[in-house]
Amino acid sequence: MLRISKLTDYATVLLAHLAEEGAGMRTAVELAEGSGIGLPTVSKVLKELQRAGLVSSTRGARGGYTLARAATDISAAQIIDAVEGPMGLTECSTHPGQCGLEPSCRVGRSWQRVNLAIHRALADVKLTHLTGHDDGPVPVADLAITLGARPGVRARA
Amino acid sequence: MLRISKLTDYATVLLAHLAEEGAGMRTAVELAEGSGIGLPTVSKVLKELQRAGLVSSTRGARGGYTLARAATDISAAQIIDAVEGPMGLTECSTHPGQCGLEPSCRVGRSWQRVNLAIHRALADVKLTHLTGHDDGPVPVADLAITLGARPGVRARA
DNA sequence: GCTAATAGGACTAAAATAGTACTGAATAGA
DNA sequence: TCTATTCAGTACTATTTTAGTCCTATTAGC
Repeated sequence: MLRISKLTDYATVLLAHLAEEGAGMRTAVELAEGSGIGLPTVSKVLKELQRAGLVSSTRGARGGYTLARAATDISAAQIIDAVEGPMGLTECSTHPGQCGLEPSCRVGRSWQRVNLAIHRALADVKLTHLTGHDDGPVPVADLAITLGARPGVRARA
Repeated sequence: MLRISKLTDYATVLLAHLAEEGAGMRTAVELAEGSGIGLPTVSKVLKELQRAGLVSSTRGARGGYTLARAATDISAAQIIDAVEGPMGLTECSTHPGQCGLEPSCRVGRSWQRVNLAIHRALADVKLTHLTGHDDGPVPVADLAITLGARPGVRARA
Protein backbone atom coordinates (compact mmCIF):
# COMPACT_ATOMS: atom_id res chain seq x y z
CA MET A 1 0.00 0.00 0.00
CA LEU A 2 2.69 2.45 -0.99
CA ARG A 3 4.46 1.33 2.09
CA ILE A 4 8.08 1.20 3.13
CA SER A 5 9.15 -2.24 4.30
CA LYS A 6 9.62 -3.10 7.95
CA LEU A 7 13.33 -3.44 7.33
CA THR A 8 13.47 0.14 6.10
CA ASP A 9 11.64 1.23 9.18
CA TYR A 10 14.13 -0.69 11.31
CA ALA A 11 16.93 0.97 9.41
CA THR A 12 15.70 4.43 10.36
CA VAL A 13 15.32 3.37 13.98
CA LEU A 14 18.87 2.05 14.02
CA LEU A 15 20.25 5.10 12.27
CA ALA A 16 18.41 7.25 14.77
CA HIS A 17 20.17 5.41 17.58
CA LEU A 18 23.51 5.93 15.90
CA ALA A 19 22.70 9.60 15.46
CA GLU A 20 22.06 10.08 19.14
CA GLU A 21 24.03 12.64 21.03
CA GLY A 22 27.40 11.24 21.99
CA ALA A 23 26.84 7.91 20.32
CA GLY A 24 30.18 6.79 19.01
CA MET A 25 30.78 3.24 17.99
CA ARG A 26 27.90 0.87 18.72
CA THR A 27 27.90 -2.89 18.29
CA ALA A 28 25.03 -4.76 16.69
CA VAL A 29 24.24 -6.27 20.08
CA GLU A 30 23.94 -2.87 21.74
CA LEU A 31 21.73 -1.59 18.96
CA ALA A 32 19.52 -4.66 19.15
CA GLU A 33 19.06 -4.20 22.87
CA GLY A 34 18.51 -0.49 22.56
CA SER A 35 15.96 -0.77 19.79
CA GLY A 36 14.08 -3.91 20.71
CA ILE A 37 14.73 -5.45 17.29
CA GLY A 38 16.08 -8.98 17.06
CA LEU A 39 19.86 -9.28 16.75
CA PRO A 40 19.96 -11.25 13.48
CA THR A 41 17.70 -8.72 11.87
CA VAL A 42 19.66 -5.77 13.22
CA SER A 43 22.80 -7.36 11.90
CA LYS A 44 21.29 -7.86 8.48
CA VAL A 45 20.04 -4.31 8.20
CA LEU A 46 23.33 -2.81 9.33
CA LYS A 47 25.18 -4.82 6.74
CA GLU A 48 22.97 -3.38 4.04
CA LEU A 49 23.45 0.14 5.36
CA GLN A 50 27.17 -0.42 5.36
CA ARG A 51 27.16 -1.59 1.76
CA ALA A 52 25.21 1.52 0.82
CA GLY A 53 27.75 3.69 2.59
CA LEU A 54 25.39 5.11 5.21
CA VAL A 55 27.26 3.60 8.15
CA SER A 56 30.91 2.74 8.66
CA SER A 57 31.86 -0.50 10.29
CA THR A 58 34.88 -1.71 12.17
CA ARG A 59 35.50 -5.41 12.53
CA GLY A 60 37.06 -7.33 15.30
CA ALA A 61 37.18 -6.76 19.02
CA ARG A 62 35.97 -3.27 19.98
CA GLY A 63 34.46 -2.93 16.55
CA GLY A 64 30.96 -1.75 15.70
CA TYR A 65 29.05 0.74 13.63
CA THR A 66 28.97 4.51 13.34
CA LEU A 67 27.24 6.89 10.96
CA ALA A 68 29.36 7.32 7.86
CA ARG A 69 28.42 10.99 7.66
CA ALA A 70 26.46 13.66 9.45
CA ALA A 71 22.80 12.99 10.12
CA THR A 72 21.95 16.04 8.02
CA ASP A 73 23.62 14.34 5.06
CA ILE A 74 21.53 11.17 5.23
CA SER A 75 18.14 11.30 3.56
CA ALA A 76 15.02 9.20 3.68
CA ALA A 77 15.46 8.45 -0.01
CA GLN A 78 18.94 7.09 0.60
CA ILE A 79 17.71 4.87 3.40
CA ILE A 80 14.92 3.45 1.27
CA ASP A 81 17.22 2.92 -1.68
CA ALA A 82 19.79 1.25 0.56
CA VAL A 83 17.43 -1.28 2.06
CA GLU A 84 14.91 -1.86 -0.70
CA GLY A 85 16.94 -1.20 -3.79
CA PRO A 86 16.38 1.65 -6.23
CA MET A 87 12.99 3.13 -5.58
CA GLY A 88 10.35 2.84 -8.26
CA LEU A 89 6.62 3.29 -7.99
CA THR A 90 6.02 0.86 -10.85
CA GLU A 91 7.94 -2.06 -12.27
CA CYS A 92 8.59 -0.21 -15.52
CA SER A 93 10.33 2.62 -13.68
CA THR A 94 13.05 0.32 -12.35
CA HIS A 95 12.97 -2.48 -14.93
CA PRO A 96 11.78 -1.13 -18.27
CA GLY A 97 10.78 -3.76 -20.79
CA GLN A 98 9.52 -6.32 -18.31
CA CYS A 99 5.86 -5.38 -18.49
CA GLY A 100 3.91 -6.63 -21.51
CA LEU A 101 1.63 -3.63 -21.43
CA GLU A 102 4.38 -1.10 -21.96
CA PRO A 103 4.03 -0.53 -25.71
CA SER A 104 0.41 0.54 -25.44
CA CYS A 105 0.58 1.89 -21.89
CA ARG A 106 0.31 5.63 -21.60
CA VAL A 107 0.27 5.96 -17.84
CA GLY A 108 3.70 4.47 -17.22
CA ARG A 109 5.61 7.61 -18.02
CA SER A 110 3.37 9.62 -15.77
CA TRP A 111 3.91 7.33 -12.81
CA GLN A 112 7.61 7.62 -13.41
CA ARG A 113 7.33 11.37 -13.20
CA VAL A 114 5.38 11.09 -9.97
CA ASN A 115 7.97 8.66 -8.72
CA LEU A 116 10.76 11.09 -9.46
CA ALA A 117 8.91 13.83 -7.63
CA ILE A 118 8.44 11.71 -4.53
CA HIS A 119 12.04 10.61 -4.65
CA ARG A 120 13.23 14.19 -4.73
CA ALA A 121 10.95 15.10 -1.89
CA LEU A 122 12.30 12.23 0.17
CA ALA A 123 15.83 13.30 -0.66
CA ASP A 124 15.09 16.51 1.20
CA VAL A 125 13.89 14.67 4.30
CA LYS A 126 16.99 14.14 6.39
CA LEU A 127 17.69 11.78 9.23
CA THR A 128 17.53 14.76 11.57
CA HIS A 129 13.93 15.30 10.51
CA LEU A 130 13.07 11.67 11.06
CA THR A 131 14.56 11.64 14.53
CA GLY A 132 12.69 14.78 15.47
CA HIS A 133 15.85 16.76 16.07
CA ASP A 134 14.84 19.19 13.41
CA ASP A 135 11.22 20.16 13.63
CA GLY A 136 11.44 22.87 11.05
CA PRO A 137 9.73 22.73 7.68
CA VAL A 138 11.51 20.70 5.06
CA PRO A 139 12.48 22.43 1.84
CA VAL A 140 10.59 20.42 -0.71
CA ALA A 141 8.64 23.14 -2.45
CA ASP A 142 10.55 22.45 -5.63
CA LEU A 143 8.70 19.18 -5.91
CA ALA A 144 6.15 20.73 -8.20
CA ILE A 145 8.69 21.24 -10.95
CA THR A 146 9.31 17.60 -11.51
CA LEU A 147 5.66 16.72 -11.71
CA GLY A 148 5.18 19.10 -14.57
CA ALA A 149 6.04 17.69 -17.97
CA ARG A 150 8.06 20.64 -19.11
CA PRO A 151 11.37 20.91 -17.31
CA GLY A 152 12.32 24.43 -16.51
CA VAL A 153 8.79 25.65 -16.10
CA ARG A 154 8.27 26.79 -12.58
CA ALA A 155 5.23 25.32 -10.94
CA ARG A 156 2.98 27.28 -8.70
CA ALA A 157 -0.35 26.44 -7.12
CA MET B 1 10.22 -0.69 -2.75
CA LEU B 2 7.80 2.13 -2.14
CA ARG B 3 5.88 0.69 -5.01
CA ILE B 4 2.26 0.80 -6.02
CA SER B 5 0.84 -2.66 -6.66
CA LYS B 6 0.26 -4.03 -10.12
CA LEU B 7 -3.47 -3.87 -9.52
CA THR B 8 -3.23 -0.15 -8.85
CA ASP B 9 -1.31 0.24 -12.05
CA TYR B 10 -3.99 -1.73 -13.89
CA ALA B 11 -6.60 0.51 -12.30
CA THR B 12 -5.02 3.63 -13.76
CA VAL B 13 -4.75 2.00 -17.16
CA LEU B 14 -8.43 1.05 -17.06
CA LEU B 15 -9.47 4.47 -15.82
CA ALA B 16 -7.42 6.01 -18.58
CA HIS B 17 -9.35 3.96 -21.12
CA LEU B 18 -12.63 5.06 -19.58
CA ALA B 19 -11.44 8.66 -19.69
CA GLU B 20 -10.75 8.49 -23.41
CA GLU B 21 -12.42 10.91 -25.70
CA GLY B 22 -15.93 9.76 -26.48
CA ALA B 23 -15.71 6.70 -24.29
CA GLY B 24 -19.18 6.13 -22.91
CA MET B 25 -20.14 2.86 -21.35
CA ARG B 26 -17.52 0.15 -21.67
CA THR B 27 -17.91 -3.49 -20.68
CA ALA B 28 -15.28 -5.37 -18.76
CA VAL B 29 -14.64 -7.48 -21.86
CA GLU B 30 -13.97 -4.42 -24.01
CA LEU B 31 -11.64 -2.96 -21.42
CA ALA B 32 -9.77 -6.24 -21.09
CA GLU B 33 -9.27 -6.40 -24.86
CA GLY B 34 -8.33 -2.75 -25.08
CA SER B 35 -5.82 -2.90 -22.28
CA GLY B 36 -4.29 -6.33 -22.67
CA ILE B 37 -5.08 -7.25 -19.07
CA GLY B 38 -6.81 -10.54 -18.33
CA LEU B 39 -10.58 -10.38 -18.04
CA PRO B 40 -10.89 -11.82 -14.51
CA THR B 41 -8.37 -9.30 -13.28
CA VAL B 42 -10.03 -6.42 -15.09
CA SER B 43 -13.31 -7.46 -13.59
CA LYS B 44 -11.86 -7.59 -10.10
CA VAL B 45 -10.25 -4.18 -10.34
CA LEU B 46 -13.37 -2.54 -11.76
CA LYS B 47 -15.43 -3.93 -8.91
CA GLU B 48 -13.10 -2.32 -6.44
CA LEU B 49 -13.18 0.97 -8.29
CA GLN B 50 -16.96 0.82 -8.26
CA ARG B 51 -17.05 0.22 -4.53
CA ALA B 52 -14.80 3.21 -4.03
CA GLY B 53 -17.09 5.35 -6.17
CA LEU B 54 -14.59 6.09 -8.93
CA VAL B 55 -16.61 4.35 -11.63
CA SER B 56 -20.33 3.80 -12.07
CA SER B 57 -21.60 0.45 -13.19
CA THR B 58 -24.75 -0.70 -14.93
CA ARG B 59 -25.77 -4.30 -14.75
CA GLY B 60 -27.51 -6.44 -17.27
CA ALA B 61 -27.51 -6.49 -21.02
CA ARG B 62 -25.92 -3.33 -22.47
CA GLY B 63 -24.45 -2.59 -19.08
CA GLY B 64 -20.87 -1.70 -18.36
CA TYR B 65 -18.71 0.88 -16.66
CA THR B 66 -18.22 4.63 -16.94
CA LEU B 67 -16.24 7.15 -14.92
CA ALA B 68 -18.31 8.26 -11.95
CA ARG B 69 -17.01 11.79 -12.30
CA ALA B 70 -14.77 13.96 -14.46
CA ALA B 71 -11.20 12.81 -14.95
CA THR B 72 -10.05 16.05 -13.35
CA ASP B 73 -11.87 15.00 -10.16
CA ILE B 74 -10.13 11.65 -9.82
CA SER B 75 -6.73 11.68 -8.14
CA ALA B 76 -3.83 9.27 -7.90
CA ALA B 77 -4.35 9.16 -4.15
CA GLN B 78 -7.95 8.08 -4.59
CA ILE B 79 -6.97 5.33 -6.99
CA ILE B 80 -4.33 4.00 -4.63
CA ASP B 81 -6.65 4.16 -1.66
CA ALA B 82 -9.41 2.43 -3.63
CA VAL B 83 -7.32 -0.53 -4.71
CA GLU B 84 -4.85 -0.93 -1.85
CA GLY B 85 -6.80 0.41 1.06
CA PRO B 86 -5.92 3.52 3.05
CA MET B 87 -2.37 4.51 2.22
CA GLY B 88 0.24 4.40 4.95
CA LEU B 89 4.00 4.42 4.64
CA THR B 90 4.39 2.41 7.84
CA GLU B 91 2.21 -0.05 9.69
CA CYS B 92 1.76 2.35 12.60
CA SER B 93 0.31 5.00 10.31
CA THR B 94 -2.64 2.82 9.34
CA HIS B 95 -2.83 0.49 12.35
CA PRO B 96 -1.48 2.21 15.45
CA GLY B 97 -0.73 -0.06 18.36
CA GLN B 98 0.25 -3.12 16.31
CA CYS B 99 4.00 -2.54 16.39
CA GLY B 100 5.82 -3.50 19.55
CA LEU B 101 8.42 -0.82 19.00
CA GLU B 102 5.95 2.04 19.14
CA PRO B 103 6.42 3.14 22.76
CA SER B 104 10.11 3.77 22.33
CA CYS B 105 10.04 4.55 18.62
CA ARG B 106 10.70 8.14 17.75
CA VAL B 107 10.73 7.91 13.99
CA GLY B 108 7.14 6.71 13.60
CA ARG B 109 5.56 10.12 13.89
CA SER B 110 7.98 11.50 11.35
CA TRP B 111 7.18 8.85 8.80
CA GLN B 112 3.53 9.59 9.29
CA ARG B 113 4.19 13.22 8.52
CA VAL B 114 6.07 12.25 5.38
CA ASN B 115 3.22 9.94 4.50
CA LEU B 116 0.70 12.71 4.84
CA ALA B 117 2.80 14.93 2.62
CA ILE B 118 3.03 12.33 -0.11
CA HIS B 119 -0.66 11.64 0.15
CA ARG B 120 -1.48 15.29 -0.34
CA ALA B 121 0.87 15.51 -3.27
CA LEU B 122 -0.79 12.50 -4.88
CA ALA B 123 -4.19 14.04 -4.26
CA ASP B 124 -3.12 16.85 -6.58
CA VAL B 125 -2.15 14.44 -9.33
CA LYS B 126 -5.30 13.92 -11.37
CA LEU B 127 -6.25 11.23 -13.82
CA THR B 128 -5.78 13.80 -16.57
CA HIS B 129 -2.15 14.14 -15.56
CA LEU B 130 -1.66 10.38 -15.55
CA THR B 131 -3.17 9.97 -19.01
CA GLY B 132 -0.99 12.72 -20.36
CA HIS B 133 -3.93 14.91 -21.31
CA ASP B 134 -2.68 17.63 -19.04
CA ASP B 135 1.02 18.16 -19.35
CA GLY B 136 1.10 21.23 -17.19
CA PRO B 137 2.81 21.43 -13.83
CA VAL B 138 0.85 20.00 -10.97
CA PRO B 139 0.08 22.32 -8.08
CA VAL B 140 1.76 20.54 -5.21
CA ALA B 141 3.98 23.28 -3.87
CA ASP B 142 1.97 23.27 -0.67
CA LEU B 143 3.48 19.93 0.15
CA ALA B 144 6.20 21.56 2.18
CA ILE B 145 3.76 22.73 4.78
CA THR B 146 2.81 19.28 5.88
CA LEU B 147 6.37 18.12 6.22
CA GLY B 148 7.09 20.86 8.69
CA ALA B 149 6.15 20.00 12.25
CA ARG B 150 4.37 23.24 12.98
CA PRO B 151 1.06 23.50 11.19
CA GLY B 152 0.41 26.93 9.82
CA VAL B 153 4.04 27.75 9.30
CA ARG B 154 4.69 28.30 5.66
CA ALA B 155 7.62 26.35 4.32
CA ARG B 156 10.05 27.74 1.87
CA ALA B 157 13.34 26.44 0.54
C1' DG C 1 46.25 -17.95 19.36
C1' DC C 2 42.02 -16.77 21.65
C1' DT C 3 38.08 -13.80 21.74
C1' DA C 4 35.02 -10.26 19.97
C1' DA C 5 33.08 -8.40 16.35
C1' DT C 6 31.43 -7.66 11.38
C1' DA C 7 30.81 -9.81 6.23
C1' DG C 8 28.71 -12.75 3.20
C1' DG C 9 25.63 -15.86 1.70
C1' DA C 10 22.22 -19.45 1.83
C1' DC C 11 18.16 -20.96 3.65
C1' DT C 12 13.33 -21.17 5.78
C1' DA C 13 9.03 -19.36 7.10
C1' DA C 14 5.43 -16.22 6.79
C1' DA C 15 2.74 -12.83 4.65
C1' DA C 16 1.04 -10.11 0.93
C1' DT C 17 -0.18 -9.98 -3.84
C1' DA C 18 -2.02 -11.56 -8.01
C1' DG C 19 -4.89 -14.21 -10.43
C1' DT C 20 -8.93 -17.63 -10.99
C1' DA C 21 -13.39 -19.66 -10.49
C1' DC C 22 -17.91 -19.99 -9.19
C1' DT C 23 -22.48 -18.53 -7.84
C1' DG C 24 -25.87 -14.86 -7.48
C1' DA C 25 -28.49 -10.73 -9.04
C1' DA C 26 -30.05 -7.17 -12.23
C1' DT C 27 -31.37 -5.43 -16.79
C1' DA C 28 -32.72 -5.31 -21.72
C1' DG C 29 -34.97 -7.04 -25.31
C1' DA C 30 -37.39 -10.64 -27.87
C1' DT D 1 -41.76 -14.02 -19.11
C1' DC D 2 -37.80 -16.04 -20.82
C1' DT D 3 -33.13 -15.64 -22.09
C1' DA D 4 -28.81 -13.57 -22.92
C1' DT D 5 -25.78 -10.30 -21.07
C1' DT D 6 -23.27 -8.16 -17.71
C1' DC D 7 -21.97 -6.77 -13.06
C1' DA D 8 -21.52 -8.33 -7.67
C1' DG D 9 -19.70 -11.03 -4.14
C1' DT D 10 -16.90 -14.37 -2.25
C1' DA D 11 -13.84 -17.97 -1.76
C1' DC D 12 -9.86 -20.15 -3.29
C1' DT D 13 -5.07 -21.04 -5.23
C1' DA D 14 -0.63 -19.90 -6.76
C1' DT D 15 3.07 -16.89 -6.85
C1' DT D 16 6.09 -13.59 -5.25
C1' DT D 17 7.98 -10.77 -1.87
C1' DT D 18 9.37 -9.92 2.64
C1' DA D 19 11.11 -11.12 7.02
C1' DG D 20 13.85 -13.58 9.80
C1' DT D 21 17.48 -17.16 10.93
C1' DC D 22 21.77 -19.59 10.70
C1' DC D 23 26.30 -20.88 9.42
C1' DT D 24 30.92 -19.95 7.95
C1' DA D 25 34.60 -16.68 6.89
C1' DT D 26 37.24 -12.64 7.92
C1' DT D 27 39.26 -9.01 10.65
C1' DA D 28 41.08 -6.76 14.80
C1' DG D 29 42.66 -6.47 19.50
C1' DC D 30 44.73 -8.42 23.55
